[in-house]
Amino acid sequence: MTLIALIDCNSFYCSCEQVFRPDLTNKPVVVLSNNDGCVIARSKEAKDLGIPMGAPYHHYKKLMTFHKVAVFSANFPLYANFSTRIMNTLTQFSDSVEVYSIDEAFISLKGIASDVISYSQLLRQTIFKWTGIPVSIGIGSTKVLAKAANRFAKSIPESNGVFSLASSPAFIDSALKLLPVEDIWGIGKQQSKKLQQRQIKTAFDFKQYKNRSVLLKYLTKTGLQLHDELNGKSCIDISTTIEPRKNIQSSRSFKPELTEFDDVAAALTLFTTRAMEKLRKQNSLTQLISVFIRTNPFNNKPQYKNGITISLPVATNNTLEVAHIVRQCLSVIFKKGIEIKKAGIILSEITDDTSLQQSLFINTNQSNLMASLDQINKKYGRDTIHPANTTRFIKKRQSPKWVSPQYTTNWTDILTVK
DNA sequence: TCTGGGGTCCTAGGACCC
DNA sequence: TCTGGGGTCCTAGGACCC
Repeated sequence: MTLIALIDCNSFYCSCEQVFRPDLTNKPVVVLSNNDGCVIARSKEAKDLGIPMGAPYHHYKKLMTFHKVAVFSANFPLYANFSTRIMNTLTQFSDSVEVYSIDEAFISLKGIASDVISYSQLLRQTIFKWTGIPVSIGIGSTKVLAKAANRFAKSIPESNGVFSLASSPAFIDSALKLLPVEDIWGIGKQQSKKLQQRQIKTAFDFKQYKNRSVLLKYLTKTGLQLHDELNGKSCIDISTTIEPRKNIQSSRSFKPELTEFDDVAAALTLFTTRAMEKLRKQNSLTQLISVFIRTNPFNNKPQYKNGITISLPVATNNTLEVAHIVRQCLSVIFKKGIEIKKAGIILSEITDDTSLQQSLFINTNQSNLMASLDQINKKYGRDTIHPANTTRFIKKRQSPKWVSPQYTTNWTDILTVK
């Protein structure tokens, strides 16, 4: 039986910040979202203070000040760089690595001759030595079991960061009895409610449940898959190839809200630039463009929410072309006098760009222009060249308050060792 | 005064066709 | 007055994930 390990970085964004701030080791640390709006990562000590995930910063400002919590604005280039280094480390320990998210990966333990727990301990120590990031490792015969094991690796200090659910059936069952059904990977709030109503309260109850037609009816076929995986029957394979995205979205909240058409248009042009860069990076074309705007749902002012989707006659990867369409879309849904809190665009109907190369109608100049643009921005930094009207947005944007230096991705921010 | 951003998959139901 | 049955395709929205 091939075993699967799930490697999950502990409080990832906080841990990245702590690497360069040893004075913050074992201290409460939080990382805030865009506009310093809400908490998106908490160190263990911050969790213990009762600061929930997604908490609005201003609700917890007092508590954090009182407990001297270290606050950071998100520094995604830094986190992405750490992530790459960790994932590279994993490839030295397994032939099949699936990067599941910025801070998680599944690896196959196939062919590991030694005891998988000591092997995982070695992996854990290596990652810490090479990157300074602590990880937890869960082992199981399926992804769902590896995920569950990872929870125990995190919550049981004696496990020393590695926990295996690949042992005797009796041991697995006794562990699953301790796992609330809502903590199963893939069971969210709605589905756990449905399960609780049927007296299915733990992962063990769920595993033992026999009526598959009920599961299909209320939890759809993904529910059945989870059930199989909990029973040790693998349904979700490790996928080592990186599939191109089927949708690419770029959106932001604004602080303060925007009311002028030109400001929103400038922001949307910038989002279009970002999304189209991603699109070209994965060698794709898009043929369906969506634009949306909305007011702040948390205040009592008049609400407005609207979106529009436009299908293009020919798929494209040209920023200028799409930016033009996005602006036209905005003029359809924009309403004078409303305060726009969030806006964004979504690219979909994404296809491979080889079809463009073969097209007789290809505009070679435009395609070269996009390639040059990407090269220059890669070499000299993001937004070195950008559509003129985005400047208006970039200049007006408030910069986050507590962003750490670009320790690993910017020469001027590299630490000096004395 | 202040509440993130970016994905995937699944299903129900409408439109359309023969 | 009676008013089929079955199939496909598409899309919006729900639920989940990090």
